[in-house]
Amino acid sequence: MERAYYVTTPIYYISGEPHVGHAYTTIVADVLARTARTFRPTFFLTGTDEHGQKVANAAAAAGKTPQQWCDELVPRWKALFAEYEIEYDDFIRTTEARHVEKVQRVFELLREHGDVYLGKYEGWYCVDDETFWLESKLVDGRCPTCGREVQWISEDDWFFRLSAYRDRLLAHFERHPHWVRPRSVYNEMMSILVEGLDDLSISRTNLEWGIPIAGGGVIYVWLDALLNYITAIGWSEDEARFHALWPAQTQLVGKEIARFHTLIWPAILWALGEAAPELVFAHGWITVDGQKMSKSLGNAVDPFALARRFGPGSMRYFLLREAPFGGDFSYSEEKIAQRHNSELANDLGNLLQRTLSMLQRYRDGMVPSTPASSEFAERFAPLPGKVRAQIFELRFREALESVWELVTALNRAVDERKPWVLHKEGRAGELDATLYDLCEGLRWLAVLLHPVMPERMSEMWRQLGSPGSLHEDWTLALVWGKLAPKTRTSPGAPLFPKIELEAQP
RNA sequence: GGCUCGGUAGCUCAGUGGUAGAGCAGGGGACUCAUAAGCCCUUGGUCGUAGGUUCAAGUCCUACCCGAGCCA
Repeated sequence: MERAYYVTTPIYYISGEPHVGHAYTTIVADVLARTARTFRPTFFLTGTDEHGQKVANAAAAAGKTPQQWCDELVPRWKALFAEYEIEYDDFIRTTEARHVEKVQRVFELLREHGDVYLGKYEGWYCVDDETFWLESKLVDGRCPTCGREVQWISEDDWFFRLSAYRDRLLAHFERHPHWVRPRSVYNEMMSILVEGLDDLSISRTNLEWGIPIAGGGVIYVWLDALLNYITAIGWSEDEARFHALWPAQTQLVGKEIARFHTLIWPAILWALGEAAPELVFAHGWITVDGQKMSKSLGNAVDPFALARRFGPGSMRYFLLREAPFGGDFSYSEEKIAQRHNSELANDLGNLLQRTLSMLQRYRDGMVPSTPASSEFAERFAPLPGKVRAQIFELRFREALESVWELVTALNRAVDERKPWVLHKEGRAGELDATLYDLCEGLRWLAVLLHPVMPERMSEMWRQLGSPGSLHEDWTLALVWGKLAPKTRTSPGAPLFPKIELEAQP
């Protein structure tokens, strides 16, 4: 089987309703997957993390069994992803048999190989974060991360010999200085490695909501969750398929879980005889006035309402365009509206509108014959390759800025060549060449921006007369002059109607 | 306490030791195909502070201040 581009999001912990942060990571993965699909086999995995004490507690508080609770919430995630035009190839739930049985197999293998041992765990545990803490880390006796009460746990648990992998991890980090990005996260993980690693408790004795271990207890929810990336793609079951996909090219995570994915995860994989992922990218948080968006702070925004208000395409564009990918960035409705109005409505939407309007007026809505030459052909020949490279480097802001060079050039060409003058003066050849270039440029834009705004670019494609396939390999599709003459265009409603924000009271 | 990453125009950010940049916002202009959109011109910065290295520092070094974070 041909090696595929395999991209994952974290599986989302369903202790409540999804928020816009969940959509963010998944949109990024979707853009990568949609871009990859145009030229190679691709697999995009997301899903839900359903075990653990926090879920059990939330379910109990709602008077439901944990399984009922999860079954009722999973459709909310799927609805969110549908709302944001996300097309995943698979959605894994950690309660599914295909996951559970493989996690149990993992544990057996670890035991056979001597990578786990039975020990006594005593210490503090934050249920909310599903994380163990040392006494010295607690702040006023509470969880240093979320500020909630921690509970004292004393039980006989299985431990994974994480410390035994410290040297190999260090060597891996030194040999692959770009495998964890951004750099700041790489540095933080390096400093943890330099100081040393403790073994990791990977079972819980006094908890029932989890994957059972022969002899009692359940698998620690974090080990359970990490394994989804391989249980979903046929590990230990379909070697050909598994090795076509693993190791993953890109694993997206929030920066708060970088440690699990860059220290524990590779060690587990090595213990199983598998390779570490090629890239773990830890992105920042969406903030509101500099504070992390979270339910406990009461500043979480309903992502369904945002999609309805601004449109999923504009939201996807905004999330990728507003800040360099990796860092935190501050969100506000004003900023979304400003990007939408200035870049999508004024620059792009209006360019389509004015072009199709002139084509309708001067050429009966039909694309003129291909000009002998175009100033754009040579100038933008490198653009598709540049944009694709920027996307796979996860530099989405730069990729969109690169695309906007074409948007700007086309708008400028309208003003410079003045089609209305060419028409009035009967300079038909020049008018044809100008209108052709504008249509061809718009065709390029629809292709380049389709991964970012699938539905809106499909509509643009329809208005342009659907000139070929929107999913073709860019190296074939984006050849200047490929647009067929006499393509009949179908002007429609504005792609991005302006959004007026009512004055704040 | 140790460490990491930032601090550049009103805002968001680019900037390989060699004359400080872009986009947006602000100001002005010409045009009319268009969602009063687009295009052209333009105001605006002691590059966190203080030293140092260098012919030359936003860029390298040291200390400190501020912000964010990781670890103890």
